Amino acid sequence: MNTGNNSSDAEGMKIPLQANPPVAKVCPHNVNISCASCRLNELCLPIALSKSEVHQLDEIVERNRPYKKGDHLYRQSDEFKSVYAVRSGSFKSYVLSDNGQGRVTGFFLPGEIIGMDGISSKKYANSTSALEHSSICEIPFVQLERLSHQLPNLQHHFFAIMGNEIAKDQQIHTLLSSYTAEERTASFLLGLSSRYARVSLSPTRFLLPMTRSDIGEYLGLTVETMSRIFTALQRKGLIAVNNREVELLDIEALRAIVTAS
Amino acid sequence: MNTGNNSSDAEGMKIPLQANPPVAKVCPHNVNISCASCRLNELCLPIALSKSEVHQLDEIVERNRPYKKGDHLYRQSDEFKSVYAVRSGSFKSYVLSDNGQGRVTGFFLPGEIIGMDGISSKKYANSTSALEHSSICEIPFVQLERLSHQLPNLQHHFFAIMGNEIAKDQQIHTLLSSYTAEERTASFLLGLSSRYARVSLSPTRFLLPMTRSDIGEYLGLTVETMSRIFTALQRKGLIAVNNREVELLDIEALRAIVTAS
DNA sequence: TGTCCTTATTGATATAGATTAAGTTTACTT
DNA sequence: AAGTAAACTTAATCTATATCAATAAGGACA
Repeated sequence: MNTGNNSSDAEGMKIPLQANPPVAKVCPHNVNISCASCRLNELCLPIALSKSEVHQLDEIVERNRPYKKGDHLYRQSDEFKSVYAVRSGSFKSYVLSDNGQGRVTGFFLPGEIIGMDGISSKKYANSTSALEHSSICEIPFVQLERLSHQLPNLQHHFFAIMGNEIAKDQQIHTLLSSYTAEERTASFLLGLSSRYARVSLSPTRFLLPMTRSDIGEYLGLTVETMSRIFTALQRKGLIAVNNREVELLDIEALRAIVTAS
Repeated sequence: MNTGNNSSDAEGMKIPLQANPPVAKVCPHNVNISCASCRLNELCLPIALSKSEVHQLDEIVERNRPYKKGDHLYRQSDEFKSVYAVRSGSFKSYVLSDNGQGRVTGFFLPGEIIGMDGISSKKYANSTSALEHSSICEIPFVQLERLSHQLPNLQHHFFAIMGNEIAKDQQIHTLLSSYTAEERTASFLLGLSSRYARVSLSPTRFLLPMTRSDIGEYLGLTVETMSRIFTALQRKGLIAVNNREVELLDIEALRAIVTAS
């Protein structure tokens, strides 16, 4: 309780109330959906599992109540217990530097897995919080390991998920160590685009769930630079931005910017 | 053939010759050492395995002939087949940007695992080459998976190794996105220091196996800046550098530089 | 509906590190 | 041992992005 000044603490007092009832936003935040019937089962953990295997996975997955904007999944140096799959909404991971200001280390969209940085040290290396009203599947890691041992497909797939995370992190390493502000931004937007495409959302029009400041921290740039680059890309006719709404007008040109470096 | 101007290509022509016979440099590069008797078995894959389990691991490990400086373990977009454990010497991973210049994505010292970035896409995402005369244990991934399925300890440990890689990559993300040149350099030296300590080498005096340029590419800085920072740290009395030889004179002060940010 | 607070934009200026340019030292090669 | 190439250092200058400063526009809440 001492760590927290987040809204979930307040919420903690009315545990059984299922929080905001007016979340009748249809299915996306629905708590009682099984892996088998989840629309993300083609990209989340169930991929490559048979029907009966998915059923076994289902049994260890905990479907918590939805998270409100700013609620924390876990905090830096909390004991590692679970990995999480985003069902709907989005999250950011960040660390706080000693001088107090945060640095965003990742964004997570539906179907993506959160928390693997805690596996080896048994403590989470960052804090992660919801960027908007979101829902999550929690997968206790001990049980995931046990089940992976029984299901070679699951073991194989989880190795692949982790390997993918490693490959992605290395791309970001390259991005941060040698790309200009404009190249980083273009690459970031294209990355979001294909991640939205994966979940059958428009790859050319989407809402940014995070602030300019979040993006800046992630890309190693200041908010002011982010803002300037966004307007510059807009002037060039490559994107249209209106507050959190982004439209990619010329994907090829954006790609050319990234490839140039 | 068009990509290559490295010594391993030349070597490729005399395949069966076992390369340099005068490698009688005693044990470190000795090819015929088992996991059970390897001095790295406390930090490499065998950790946490029982005697008989180590024996099973032994059977799938391929101990290739030593690699000469510049020889490649694999190249970017080669088919992923194995992960590699460094037995002696050191390696660097790098990607080439379209304009031709490389960007180093990692350095690997004895006991560390190379190649996990290829697991998900089935292709290596980078090239990796030896920085000096080095030896390697190759672990065919299909067999590692099969054995992990049989040995829960091994599965657990490999998850941990991958999780550790992810956590490390995120630290570098933070480093690159918000640290100054001096902070990055101090952090890099301290990192090397503790990695050498892990393999029972001096944490305060060591030889850098890589060039200034390699370090610069890794830290997102130019060679010139690297050189300047090294001399600056030396003037301040925090380190002593003589070509590739480094001595850390004031670890606490180096830590203070890193923590400041 | 208005007030407050957070987020975003834009401009002016400062600066860390890149770039350019030599020059020097180290280390291969023959 | 000499000759050449690679690696490293140092200095002068330039530039991309940070910093500082001010304003504007949303969005949450009373």
